[in-house]
Amino acid sequence: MLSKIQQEAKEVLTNYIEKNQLRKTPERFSILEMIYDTEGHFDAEQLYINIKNKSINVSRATVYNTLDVLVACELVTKHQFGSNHAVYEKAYGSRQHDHLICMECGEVFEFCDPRLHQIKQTAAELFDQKVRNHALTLYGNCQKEKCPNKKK
Amino acid sequence: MLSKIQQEAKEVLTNYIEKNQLRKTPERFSILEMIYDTEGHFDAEQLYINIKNKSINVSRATVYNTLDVLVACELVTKHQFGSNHAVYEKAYGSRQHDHLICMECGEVFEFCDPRLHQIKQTAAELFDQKVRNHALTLYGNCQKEKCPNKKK
DNA sequence: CTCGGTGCAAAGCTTTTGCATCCGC
DNA sequence: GCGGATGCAAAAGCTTTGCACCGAG
Repeated sequence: MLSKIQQEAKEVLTNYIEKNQLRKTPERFSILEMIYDTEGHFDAEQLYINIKNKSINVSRATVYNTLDVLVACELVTKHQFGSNHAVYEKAYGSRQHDHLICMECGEVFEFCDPRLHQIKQTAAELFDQKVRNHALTLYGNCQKEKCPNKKK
Repeated sequence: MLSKIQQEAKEVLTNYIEKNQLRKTPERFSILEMIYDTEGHFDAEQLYINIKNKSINVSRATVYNTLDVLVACELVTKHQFGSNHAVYEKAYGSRQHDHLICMECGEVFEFCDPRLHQIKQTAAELFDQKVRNHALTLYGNCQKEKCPNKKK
């Protein structure tokens, strides 16, 4: 059974599809459901594998296409943490947040700072732009004996 | 003839090479010089082409390898604006800054906001990490008839 | 019935890798 | 000379594309 968040996400997608005259294909809703069953970050390939494992027949092309749609309707956020490897996460029902990545072990921390909103406003005024979105990632190193899973 | 900035950048690289027991290969210095002759952002392929055009024989592998070295010694900054396409820019002698990208025309604005430093400090304390670096990119749309070179 | 969306596989693009050679130290 | 660095080309990895087919509206 679907959670409240999942149902609401489904509505958002439905509205977006109707407003933009796209088609309500079962694949799009299967993928959305799969994403909202996933905690934390994931990449396109993992999503593809997870869906295949549920014996749902989708192609990589459809996964990528659908991810674009979901990013466009703001149900999913796309991050470019490393090179050449986009990671995604569900956006609806989650607080907007940014990331701090430990370069020692790769652990990802999430945080939220209201001052960022002020920065966005200031920049928007300065360049006469409407700022729709942002990506802030901090790169750090642990201080102590934490970071149990050091990379190499 | 070399500018003051170029000479200082060269010294930074020399120091880094000596400290880390790397080798002072002519390729590394050619690439550094090429980068410091370049204004604004560039990608690995463009850099490779520019160097080839000066009839200096380097391979892509060396370009990528050297970019890594230059990023490590903080002479060059690497950005992941879009998917699958890293762009770089020289870092030495330039003010630390962040970017606002217009999604209409792709134009890149640069700005600097001291409040970001406070955000970094707060996050560092919160997760007991030492924050070495950050990447902040805002995504916007123009408001008016600016943005002459709209994409499509 | 139309044509947007899909599946599949192949192509595309940036980046990395293997290996023989080269040259800084 | 030793071993890191390079050049070349091939391989890898993520993402996109071409094409025929399917199915939502």
